[in-house]
Amino acid sequence: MSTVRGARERARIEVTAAIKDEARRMLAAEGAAKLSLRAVARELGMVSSALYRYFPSRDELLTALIVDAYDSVGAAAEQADANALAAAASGAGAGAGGGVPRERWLAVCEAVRAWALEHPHEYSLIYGSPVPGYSAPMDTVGPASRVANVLIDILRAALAGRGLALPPLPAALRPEAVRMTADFGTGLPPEVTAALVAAWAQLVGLISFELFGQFNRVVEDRDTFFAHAVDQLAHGVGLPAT
Amino acid sequence: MSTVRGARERARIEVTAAIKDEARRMLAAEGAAKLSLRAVARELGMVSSALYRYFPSRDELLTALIVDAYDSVGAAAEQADANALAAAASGAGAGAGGGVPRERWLAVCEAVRAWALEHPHEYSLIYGSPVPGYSAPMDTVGPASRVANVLIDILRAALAGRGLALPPLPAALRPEAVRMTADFGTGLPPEVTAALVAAWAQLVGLISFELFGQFNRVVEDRDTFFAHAVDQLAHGVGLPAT
DNA sequence: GTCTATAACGAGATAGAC
DNA sequence: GTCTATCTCGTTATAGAC
Repeated sequence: MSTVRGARERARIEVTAAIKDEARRMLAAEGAAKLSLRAVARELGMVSSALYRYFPSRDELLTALIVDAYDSVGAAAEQADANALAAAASGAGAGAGGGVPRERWLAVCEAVRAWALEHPHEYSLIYGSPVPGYSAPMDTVGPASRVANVLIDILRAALAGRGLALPPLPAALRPEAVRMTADFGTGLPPEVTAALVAAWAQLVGLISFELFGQFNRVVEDRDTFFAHAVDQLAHGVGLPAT
Repeated sequence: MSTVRGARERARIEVTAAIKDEARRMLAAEGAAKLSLRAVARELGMVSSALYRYFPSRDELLTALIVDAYDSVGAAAEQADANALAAAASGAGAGAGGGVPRERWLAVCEAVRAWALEHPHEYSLIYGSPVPGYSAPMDTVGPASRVANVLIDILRAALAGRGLALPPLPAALRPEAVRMTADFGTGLPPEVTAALVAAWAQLVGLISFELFGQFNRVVEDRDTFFAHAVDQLAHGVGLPAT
C-alpha cells in the first residue's frame, strides 16, 4: 500500500502496463485466440523470454487483461451510480420518474453500454465467446461481480425506500433463489435476487446484440431502443416507472 | 431441386459435407479464429489446394458453417413450434396457462436453449463474439431470421386470437418501431415488433450467460431458472400467464 | 536480487520449388 | 500433389549486466 518505492518498482509497473497496453492492441487486431507473447515482446522491442519476468505464462497475461476489463466496467458502473446519486440528492427535486433507485438503475445500465461501445474488444473478452483452451481462474470472480454489486446496492436502497414491486416467486424457483441469495449474502429477498440475475443477463444480451452486429439492418436508433429496453428491465426488477 | 443427378454431383456433395464436418470439429477444438483450410485438408487426407474446388476461401467456408448453424437452430425452433401447436390442437384441452401462443413461445425458447447446449460452438459462431477479420456477407441474413420468423408467427397468431397485452410505446421509440415494422413487413403492430426484438436479444443473453460460463458459481438449477426467465419474457411480449 | 539476452526444444503453420 | 526450407509459437535453461 505504499505509493512511492524504489525506481525498481516504478519501472516494473511501467513495463507491466506497457505489456498490457500492447496486448490490448493486438486483442483488438487479432482477437484473444491469437494473443501471442512473442508478438507483444517484438512490438515492445524486448525478447520473448523477458516477458516471463512479468507474466508467468500467456494465460496469466490473458487473466490480467480480463481482470482489468472487469475492473474497468465495474469502475464505470460505480461512477455512473455515484453521479446519479449525487444528481438526485442535490438536484432537480423529485424526478418525474419512479424514484432515485430507478434513476440509478437506468444510469448504470447506460454506463455499462457506453463502456462496451467504447471498449468493444475488452467487452468481447469478458462477455463474448470463451477463449478456446483458456479457463478463467478464481482471480476473476471478484472483479467480475463489481457491476453486480452496484446493482445490488441500488435494489437494497430501493427496498429500504418505497420497496420493490415484484410478483411472488413460482414454487419451483424458490429453493434456487433462496440458495443464490444465501450464497451472495446480499440480504435481498430471494425474488429480488432471481430477478436481478435474469435482468443482468438480459442487459448483456441487449448490448451484445448491438455490439456483435445482430442489430445491423434491424435496429437503427439504438440509443432510443436501448433506453426503452432498460426501462423494461427496471420494471422487471421491481422498479416501475411511476 | 432435383434429388438424384450424376454420381459426380453426389460425390461433390459428400466431400463438401465431409469438409464442413471436419471444419466444425476444429471449430470446437480451436475456435473460429484459427480455422485453417490447411488443417482441414490434412485431417481429410487431402491437399490444401484441393479444398479450393469446394470453398474458394476460408471466409466462404466460415460463411457456410454460419449459414448451416442458423439453419440448424431455425429448424429446431420451427420443429418445436410445430410440436407445441400439434400438442395444443389434439391435446389436453385448454392448457392451464395463457393460451396456445404462450405455449408455443415457451416451447420455442426452450428449443433454442436446448439447441445451444447441444451445439455450443456453432452457437458461439453465430451469437458470440465476431470472428476477427471476417465480415458476414448477405447470404447469412435470410437463415439468420428463421427463428425470428417463428416468433413473429406466434405473435401474429396471438394477435388474431385473444390479442396481446402490451403497454403503449413511449413517443420517442414510436418512429423507430414503425420503421422496423415496415422493414420486416410482418404486419404486427409497432409495439409488438419492438418488444419482440428486445425479447429476442434478452433470450440470447440468458443463453449466452449460461453457455459462456457467466452463471458458474451463480446459477445452479439452470433449467428452472431459464424456464422462469422465459416466462417473464413471454410477459414482455404481451403473452401473460393467466 | 532483478532484469535482459542468447539459445534452444518441439510443435505447428506457411510458401514455393519441384 | 509432394517435399523442403523457413517461418511462428510457448516455454525453458543459462549466462551475464545492473
